[in-house]
Parts: sequence; structure tokens; C-alpha cells
Amino acid sequence: MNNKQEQQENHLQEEVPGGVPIKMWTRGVPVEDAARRQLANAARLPIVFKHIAAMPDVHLGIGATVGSVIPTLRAIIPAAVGVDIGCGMMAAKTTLRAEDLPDNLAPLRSAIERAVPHGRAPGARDPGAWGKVPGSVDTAWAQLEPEFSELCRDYPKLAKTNHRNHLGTLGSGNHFIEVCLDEDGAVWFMLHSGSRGVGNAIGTMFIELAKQDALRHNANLPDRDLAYFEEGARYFGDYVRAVGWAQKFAALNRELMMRRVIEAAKTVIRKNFQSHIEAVNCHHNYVQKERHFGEEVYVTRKGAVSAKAGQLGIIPGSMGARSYIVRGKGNPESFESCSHGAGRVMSRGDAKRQFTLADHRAATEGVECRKDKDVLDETPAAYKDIDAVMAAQQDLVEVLHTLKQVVCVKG
DNA sequence: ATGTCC
Repeated sequence: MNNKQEQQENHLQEEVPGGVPIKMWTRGVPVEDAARRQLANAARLPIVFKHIAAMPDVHLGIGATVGSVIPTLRAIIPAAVGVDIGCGMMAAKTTLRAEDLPDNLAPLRSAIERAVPHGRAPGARDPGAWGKVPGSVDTAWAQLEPEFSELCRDYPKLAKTNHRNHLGTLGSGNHFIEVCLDEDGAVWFMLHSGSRGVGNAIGTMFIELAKQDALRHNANLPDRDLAYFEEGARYFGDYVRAVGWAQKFAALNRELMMRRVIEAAKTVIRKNFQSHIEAVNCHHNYVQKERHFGEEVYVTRKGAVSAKAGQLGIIPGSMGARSYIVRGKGNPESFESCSHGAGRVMSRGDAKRQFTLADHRAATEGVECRKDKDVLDETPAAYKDIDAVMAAQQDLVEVLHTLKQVVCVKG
């Protein structure tokens, strides 16, 4: 990476017997053997086009590897998209400066927590859903409703999911809302969420249908989770419609939350300010039709972000680390993609066993965020070093802004 | 990540 030639050919290539090659942007970052084996499984599918690209945050997932880009010809693997359809990031720059923020950030964090439902349903009362759906959410739902009703005619179980009452809500796990400062002291708001319960139901249902289809047709798959629909087959068109709809839901979900976060901030910050001076809203878990190497292909980015030339993206660090607003370089070899974060180095269970609350408090010093034992699985040390991850993808993106969080709300 | 009726 120290000279021009290496920057142009920054990736490593692995040949897969009986499959397409794997191109890996993982110079200087650890890759588990299990993740390599999983990438090789996908590379052996007959529908994969040209090669598979692995981003520097690559790690083991279900079926397909998180941090991979899988281009397929006239077919889609629903389990590669996964259940958190349209999961992604949104960031908005404001006219606020660091010095405009109050010394005590706890009221700002509380205001955000009150404005956006978050967390997981513990029984009858669901703090992660709307008690009463706000008017702005109702208006947004009206855009989604007609296509959803059509889907429900063919797949009635989708009607029973949380949809309208989860639009504009955060969810749980690694979904979060942050207030950040960039390298010039400008205040940004940033958040991470997806298509919530309804996207999950769509993903789960079609993954199961693909597996059943594969069994019926005796498909010779290296892993049942890599079952795919081919163009023209029974569920292909329905899946394309449903996954596209869930992706729209997810993008709108983030936009609605961002608006409410800004409104909440205006109630506790005295200075008047404007938002969306620069704004990015990007999926990192999705599929869409794109043109690469002269072919129309379905590109599944599972934990990867689109990085076409000039396109803005977001690469978040973990709780205590920096995040990046990046501009794509349109590298065709990565199918114009980059990483979606730092990537885990250990499972959630291992992190909870290995780290203490004292470790976590030290790692998140100066950040107004949760410091209890239930967020130990999200502690920065459970993730790869973000500097190494960024260095490994210099030929995919350039860094425009470096963001450091000062407030973090976890689901 | 989600929801808890296989």
C-alpha cells in the first residue's frame, strides 16, 4: 500500500477449485478460516458471476459471509441477503458546532431516546414500537401501503407482522443512534437500522421457500443456506418485489428517525440550526440489479456498501471508535463496493465472557453511552481495528470525514 | 435481528 502500483492492486486473490475466484481486500486484517470456507462455498455456485469480493470486515455469517459482495446471473440467493433486509446507515451534517452542544449531554441522549422507540419487545409492552403512530409516520406508511397490500394478498402471514407501528423505530442489537463531531468540529447525527419485523418476516419466509425448492429439485448445493431462486422460477418475481419493498421500508425508516432525532435535538439545544447540510442514506444488506463487466447482474451486498465513483457511503466504527463518511472510487474489481464497518473479531457470547465492565468503561471514556453489562457484546474490543480496515480498502474509497461519537443510543 | 404458535 506504500506505492502506487500496490494501491491499484490492493486485493489478494484466492482460487477455488470448481468455482470462481475470491478477491479479498484483507491485507493486514485477520480473516477466520471458517469465513474463507464459507466464501469458497458461495464461489462454487453455478450462478455466481466472475468472482466474489470480500471486504476487509469479512466474517462468518449464516449461509453467506458478512462483508462479501456476491454477483449472480439471473438468480438471487435470499439467505445471502439475509433477514435484516435493507439494513444500513444514515448520517446528516448540521450547522451546529461542538461548542454549541451543552456540557452535559445526558438530556440530549434522553430526548433522542424519548423521540425514537428503541429496544426489544419484553412481552405485551413493546418499547420498540409506537404506542400511537405519529402523523409523519402515517404519511410515510401511505407510500408503502399499496405495494405491501399486494404482497399480503399472496403471502397473508406478512399482514400479521409489525410494519406500520415499527416504521420510524430503531430496533435492537447493533442498531444505534449517535451524535458525532467531525474533524472540523461540526455536529452530525448518525443512525443504523433496517426493515425491522416486517423485513425479517419477508427474509425468513423466502429463505425457507428457497430451501424447500432446492430440496424438491435435488439441487446440489454446498450449503442449504445458499439455496437460490432462478429467473422465471415460482418465487423469483415475488422475492424481487418483496425484497425491494423491504429495502424501501428500511431507507424510509432511517429518514423518519433522522427527522425525529433532529426535532428532539432542537428541544434541548438552545442555538437554532439546520440539518442535512450533507446527508447519506445507504443500505449495507441488500440486493439490486446493476451492470458490471458488461453484464446485468444481481449484486448482493451482505455487509458491504455501494462505492460507485463519487458516491457517498458510511463506514461506522464500534461504540468508542471513529466512523467514516467515504466517497467511492468505483473500483470495478470490488463490484464498486466497500466495507460496512469494522467487523467482529469474536462472537457476542465470547465478548460477554471475555470483557469486564471496567474494560468497556475505559474503551468508551468520554462517550455518553450505555456502560452496563448488557452492551459488552458491542464493546470496541469485540471488533477489528478500524484503522487497519480502512487501510485495506484505500483503492475502494477515500475518506471525506472522520466522525467521533459523543452520544450513543443503543437499541 | 426479530419475535416468542414447530
